[in-house]
Amino acid sequence: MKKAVVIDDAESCFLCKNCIKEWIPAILAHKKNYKVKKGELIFKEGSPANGIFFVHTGIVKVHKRWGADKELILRFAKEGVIFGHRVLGGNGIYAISATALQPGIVSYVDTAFFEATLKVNTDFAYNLLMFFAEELRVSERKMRNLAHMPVKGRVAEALIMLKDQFGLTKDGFIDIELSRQDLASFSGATYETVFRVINELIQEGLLTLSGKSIAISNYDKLLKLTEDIA
Amino acid sequence: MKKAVVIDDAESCFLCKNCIKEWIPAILAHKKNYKVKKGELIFKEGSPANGIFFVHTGIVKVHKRWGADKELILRFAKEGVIFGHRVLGGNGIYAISATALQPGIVSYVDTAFFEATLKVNTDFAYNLLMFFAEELRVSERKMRNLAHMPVKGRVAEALIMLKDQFGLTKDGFIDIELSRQDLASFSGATYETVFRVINELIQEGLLTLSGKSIAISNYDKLLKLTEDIA
DNA sequence: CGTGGCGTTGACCGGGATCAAGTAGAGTGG
DNA sequence: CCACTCTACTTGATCCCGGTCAACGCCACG
Repeated sequence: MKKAVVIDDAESCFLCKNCIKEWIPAILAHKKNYKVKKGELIFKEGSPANGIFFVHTGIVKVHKRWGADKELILRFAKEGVIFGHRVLGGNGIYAISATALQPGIVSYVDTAFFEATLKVNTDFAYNLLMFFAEELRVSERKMRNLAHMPVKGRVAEALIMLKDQFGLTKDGFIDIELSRQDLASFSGATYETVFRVINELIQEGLLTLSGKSIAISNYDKLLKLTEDIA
Repeated sequence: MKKAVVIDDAESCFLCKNCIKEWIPAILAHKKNYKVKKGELIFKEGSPANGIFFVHTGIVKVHKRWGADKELILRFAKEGVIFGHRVLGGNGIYAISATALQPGIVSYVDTAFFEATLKVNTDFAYNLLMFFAEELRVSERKMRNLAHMPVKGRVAEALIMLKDQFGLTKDGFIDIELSRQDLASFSGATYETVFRVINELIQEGLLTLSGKSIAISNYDKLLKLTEDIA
């Protein structure tokens, strides 16, 4: 791995907002920060996993490959959120990959220290548990969507999730710079299909474009696409 | 809810195998056992969630609906395993449904007590965390499969998972009684397609049938179907 | 000016969903 | 014991969504 950079974050504890203050020195002692470039692969599925990461600054995509040139983006992680956490109890091999979407800094904690912390710091373990439960709910919804929802609905839901997670710029555009390819991988569809679907949505007045930025112009209709009408 | 039944399980603690002995009386005091019939709905997505379940005996399927008559089976739970655990940190509404596949007994613990236990019983919280991490890994793999893997591979993987989870009868058949409809919902495909695929697999000598029971006659070839050949 | 990457669009096609219809039990009531 | 429903299994025919492939335009960059 590249060499660590030093940043001043004595006040910021990852994930656990109400984590015990006395822990911070220990955490800092065991935490390494790495600068990542845009598009840089942080870790790759299949490679040995010895630790857990947090996003200090920037945006990271967590994804899983299929074949040579297909992938599914599982989630995006922004400032303060953990990733690579599925190494816990695993076989020491990352089951997923992580790539930086923006230049930024990621923090690394080795598994042994992380697990030790969990066993002692109840609040942290509890918060992580809640986080995992939420992740599971999201995963399960996404599974069902991939199995049954048409692409149009999945794109709609992807955009809504991006809006919820990253918010809007002052102009009302979803505040993330995302390639069409990544949007496609996040929706679980191909580049071309997503392209066509977005055009449809613009025709129908649900979306507006400005360059590659996307704005939601009719949230209610977009939301309706994500429901099982039955 | 129906009335609770009394069963003698003073020695058995759910999930957490190495959970502290002193807790057992408290757990028993807060645990209710319910007898369920084959096919009985235990809880339904959208209904208020006040607690967490464990399978005492029997088999339970955890599933999520789409529209009126489609569903995706997320997982099966057998003896000793928790389900409904995603209520943790949720909005008090079940996001999934659970249905008994076999007559059996399920145990119920209300959320408040469960969360209190988590906060105090570190081992239990830690074990649950590991369990969640594993569930996440499985979910993520399943998501990718639904997005990219063809139905044949998904059926193959479903059968392998069933074999791993439920084992084999002395005759070498997968030891679970499962309707074709459920197998289809577990694979994320339709009844008819799964039917055809299974026939193919039999033709190719990978599977053998006996009534509704399925035996894997060529595990290696079946496993190969679940790989991304690239 | 070429050239390579990405956005854009059309044409095609195939996996799998859908529809429909026939068959085989398993009760159930007469 | 037989007719009759009901549900699950089986199979063929058809359709269409969305993946694949290919071509073209555009712009940046060497």
